[in-house]
Amino acid sequence: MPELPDVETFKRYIDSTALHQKISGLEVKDKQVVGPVSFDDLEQALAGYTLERTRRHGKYLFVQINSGRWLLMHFGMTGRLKYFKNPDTDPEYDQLRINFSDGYHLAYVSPRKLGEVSLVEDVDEFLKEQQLGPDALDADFDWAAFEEAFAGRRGMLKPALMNQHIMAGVGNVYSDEIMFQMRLHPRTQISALDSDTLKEVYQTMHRVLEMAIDRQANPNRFPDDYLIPHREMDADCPDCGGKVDRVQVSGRSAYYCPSCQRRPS
DNA sequence: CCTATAGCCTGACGGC
DNA sequence: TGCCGTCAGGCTATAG
Repeated sequence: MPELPDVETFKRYIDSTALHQKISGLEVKDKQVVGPVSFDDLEQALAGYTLERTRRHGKYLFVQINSGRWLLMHFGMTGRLKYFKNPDTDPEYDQLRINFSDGYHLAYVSPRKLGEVSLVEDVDEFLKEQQLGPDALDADFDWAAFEEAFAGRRGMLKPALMNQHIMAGVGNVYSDEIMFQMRLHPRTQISALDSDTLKEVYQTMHRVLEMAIDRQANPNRFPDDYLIPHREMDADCPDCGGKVDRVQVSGRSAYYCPSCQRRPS
């Protein structure tokens, strides 16, 4: 779930639910998702305070506490958020729960526990330490910046789109969609693309990510000509009616249509 | 620099 | 039903 459009959707979810309410406490089911800070540190940083605003960079979500510090959330492969009041609707696999004085709860749900909840003092400093690239949708990350980051690189386009040090936010699923929209084979080398094509990649990336945010990252609402709702073995290609196939690209499964996305010669 | 591999964790699903 | 293999939307460390 959690690539840029999903995390942006989580951000808006928090914006519309959990801000400006006093936090009464914190509960954990599994401390593994907390860190590198301790649970006690996290609870002390939150209890009695309020959440004031959110900021997203790539797949990271930051929520500012009214002390000035930031709650960091990363969702791994399976993380999500759920805001609820009735304990009966307590979601399964909620590893961490923030309780509010008005009786509501914000759950960080993560079945595979590959995500992380932590604290940071300074977001920009954190991004620098992590050596994260610019957010894929940042206004400053325009075509010129994209070209600078990608043109002339060796290697394949898809792994580069997913490389968070080059650009933050795109993962396996949305890189597949960008490749499909461009009708490029998943193993296409960057060196095989001319400048105009690379510019189309940039524009396609914007179109795909913005569309997904607009539809709350819910594939059921995606346009008919998108691959993502058909992204499984032997599904029908939304364009040619061929069958979707899978290849390994830098250790991940890339789904694509072999007849629409020809292997470069 | 770039790629492949393994590992972190655990659940869902299909086949027998 | 139970067991087993495969797969899974992230990221890091390591080796070639």
